[in-house]
Amino acid sequence: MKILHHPDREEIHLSSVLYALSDPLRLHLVATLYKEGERACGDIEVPVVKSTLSHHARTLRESGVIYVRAQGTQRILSVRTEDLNARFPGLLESVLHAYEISGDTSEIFSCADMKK
Amino acid sequence: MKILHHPDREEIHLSSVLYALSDPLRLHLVATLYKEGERACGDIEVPVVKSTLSHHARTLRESGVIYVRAQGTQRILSVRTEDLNARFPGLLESVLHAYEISGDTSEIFSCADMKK
DNA sequence: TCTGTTGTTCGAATGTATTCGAACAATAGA
DNA sequence: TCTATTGTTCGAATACATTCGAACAACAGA
Repeated sequence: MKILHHPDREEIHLSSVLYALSDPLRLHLVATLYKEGERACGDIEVPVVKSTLSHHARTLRESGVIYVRAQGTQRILSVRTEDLNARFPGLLESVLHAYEISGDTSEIFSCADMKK
Repeated sequence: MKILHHPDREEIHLSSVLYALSDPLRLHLVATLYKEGERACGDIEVPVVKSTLSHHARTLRESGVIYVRAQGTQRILSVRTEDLNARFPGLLESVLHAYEISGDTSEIFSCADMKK
């Protein structure tokens, strides 16, 4: 099993975190993990194929937002809540709260922005 | 003078705001405006030419992060603090606080990530 | 009206993101 | 060992971002 790189707490950069969270699908992913706890990739309902989901999970992992561990053939994803709160106090909470009240929580499942 | 479009408060989207703030130069810009109040483009020290600055200001304006008004030949930029706080309570403050304590505040002036 | 200042827009060059399907790898379980 | 499950990596297609310089537009002030 190949080792998955996770940045150390001090190596987590604000710009990278904001960028990682700026994609609606990734934000949905993080909100789901935050609310419902750790999850395997396959157990999260997203409107993309698995290779795309894997790509987004990688972006989130490399930015320091999520932790990924192997369990059999599965990859268990979880939010690095403690690390993020230590590095950027209040940030995660305010972003996810903003997400909940924003009304954009179903955005990724809509057809409004489909290709013409 | 051409009118500059600003999204209404309700039209401000979290993903767009996070994306706008995920660029180190734009984040520096917003932090400066937030700390020191409104500013003309030319009065902000940034390591890019004016056309690039104009592009970033546009990105911030269209995402709803800043307000731009004309004053003579100048464009006065300011953070839409009230609108952002109303739409996403605590978000702006936690992002800018995170920025201040992150140690990345001089990132955009460094040569570490110059082209090889 | 002429000139300098301040920004915007355009075009081009370069780089990066997003998405998919196909091929691959690792593991669990029969 | 064989097979099905789960996810990663690769290659290709497409789209978008970033940056610069040049040309342009709007305005202030002489």
